[in-house]
Amino acid sequence: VAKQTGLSIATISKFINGGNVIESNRVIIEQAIRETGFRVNEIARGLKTSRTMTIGILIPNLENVFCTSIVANVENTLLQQGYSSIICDYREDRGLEHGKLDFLVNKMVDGIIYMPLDQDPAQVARFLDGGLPIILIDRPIPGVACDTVLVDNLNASYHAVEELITRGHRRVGIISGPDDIYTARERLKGYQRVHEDYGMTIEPDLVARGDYRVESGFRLMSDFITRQNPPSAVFITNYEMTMGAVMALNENHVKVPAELSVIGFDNLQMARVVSPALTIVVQPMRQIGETAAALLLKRLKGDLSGFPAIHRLKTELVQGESVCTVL
Amino acid sequence: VAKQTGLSIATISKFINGGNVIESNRVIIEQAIRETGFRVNEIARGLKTSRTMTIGILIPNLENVFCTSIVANVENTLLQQGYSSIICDYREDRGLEHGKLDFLVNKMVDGIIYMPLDQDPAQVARFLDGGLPIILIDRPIPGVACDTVLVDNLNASYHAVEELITRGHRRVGIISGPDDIYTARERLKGYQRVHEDYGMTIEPDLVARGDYRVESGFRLMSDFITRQNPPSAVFITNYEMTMGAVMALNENHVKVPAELSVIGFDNLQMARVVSPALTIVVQPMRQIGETAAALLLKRLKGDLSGFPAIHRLKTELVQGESVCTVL
DNA sequence: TTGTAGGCGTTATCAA
DNA sequence: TTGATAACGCCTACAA
Repeated sequence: VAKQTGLSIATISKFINGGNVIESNRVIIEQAIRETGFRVNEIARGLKTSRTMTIGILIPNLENVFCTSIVANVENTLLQQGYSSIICDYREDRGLEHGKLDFLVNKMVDGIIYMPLDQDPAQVARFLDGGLPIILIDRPIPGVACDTVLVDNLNASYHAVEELITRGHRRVGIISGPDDIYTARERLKGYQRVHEDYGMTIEPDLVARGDYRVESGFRLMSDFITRQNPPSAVFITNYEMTMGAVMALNENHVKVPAELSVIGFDNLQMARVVSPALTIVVQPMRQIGETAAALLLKRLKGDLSGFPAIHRLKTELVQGESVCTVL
Repeated sequence: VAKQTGLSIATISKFINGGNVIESNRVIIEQAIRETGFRVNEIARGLKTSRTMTIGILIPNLENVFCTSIVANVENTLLQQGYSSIICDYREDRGLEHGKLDFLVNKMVDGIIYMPLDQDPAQVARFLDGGLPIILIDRPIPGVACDTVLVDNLNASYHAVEELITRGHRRVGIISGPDDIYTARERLKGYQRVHEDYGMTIEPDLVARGDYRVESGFRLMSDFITRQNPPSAVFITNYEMTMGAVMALNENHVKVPAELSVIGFDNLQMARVVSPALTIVVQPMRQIGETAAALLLKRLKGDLSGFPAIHRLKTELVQGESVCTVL
């Protein structure tokens, strides 16, 4: 390659990796590098060192702001330590999920930050056993010892519904998510527990099961508001469904909060775009990303203390004007 | 590696890559692969073949829905042809932009889909000359022959403003973007040209210069509506600023469209979440992604016909209820 | 400070 | 059909 300097390949390598060469050679080498447009082949380097200084990030869906926001923060932290990242999404497809996981491993990433859909412990275990650090985010995988960073979904939901109850609402609807997603189960549990704690019985009719997509939020909210005996408040348990629900409210000209109180989820900007501003549960995306990245960095350094670490972060209820007080 | 089968490494390699082996050996090999948990080292393979079956995608910002939506569609198309992708964002930072570009090249991707911020032709040229196919999206780089997929920004803007003019608006404000971004310049040109074509002079006061961020949309719209002589309509030229503008309208309780007509940009879902539904310019994200991917695939196959190809896609004006007719 | 030699996991060539 | 063997581009001793 850059051996047109007359020097040996080893010397060049040493120079590139910060070794000492005498001044005159330094000049020659630098010039030769410039002239030949030489660039180190990370591939070959990785092959030799078996460290690629690259970490993989695997998420269900790129078009999900919640995911990308976390990823952005993970990257920020990692970048400062000289790590690059390969971002992959699996389009919420279990087949692709495994494929992409393999892809990352085959690319010899040094570690993975992973928001799983599949709950099969074996999938993750086979890599963990191979010594590859994996940090799970947003959703745990029961049955496997793995570092995890998630949010206290149960209490997030609990406090949101509690807010509605203490404001006097007695019939609170919930638009919950699919049963096979951890966060959805936890958020539903929060709804149930707060009812218990306040000695209220749950009307099964008020528990609507969505699929975390915009359409289901739209459909289920439409359904709620067109009943002859609608709830006085509705809690929607993720961002996409919140959007759908708001669309339904708009199209049916429901006055919020006079006719219906609403608490949504996740996206602060969207909450302010809606009029009146939505009261929402916000997750600490930034903290999730940074915590996960820091934890991975720690593992990468060989520090296995506290393994498996489970970080459970707190959410916040951001007040808008979409909840009214019932006397 | 999997040589505990007693067979040679060459045979195994052949088998893995679809070569023929006799039935009995096939069984042995498959079992050994399973037992040892063997996986091909893509790194080493890439080193040898200099084809990684991986393409790089480089965008300014992961948290930008416009970007991720395109990326998702690129990926879909690529995936069907057996290509994987490495997604990188450079956080709208020129330094990082070059760094990530290098990163992708060093990872030996077979091609790159690239939404550039930097307009320096040399950056791209040095890779193009090296035979690496690059497809530019959303923004061209003048001065370099490179395949490009973009949108007809000028006419997108033209038609939006024309809609306002033909509905009787005579004083149309625009919240435009930063001068150093191609799409912003084009969109402003559209605004100017439609004024020319309709024989209207532009009031400099009505041309507000934003930076494509939420805050500037908020600030500039706030400014518009608190003037003593506000415009009767405002056109906002990207998604983030549209959100900011809507927030300003909400907080100031401006009645849309009675007091002010508004046309925004890009996000159909957001447009429906806002009440009344926003009239917006929507870009064909899906088509952009698919076109770019298809073009790259073509180059990857060695088909260089029509190089450099410039695809200029059409936008659509989606009617909401945020524009009123002035008599 | 510099050069030589060996090996990382694959694939490709060619002979067996 | 199979097996030796030589690359691929780089890094790490170790020797000069």
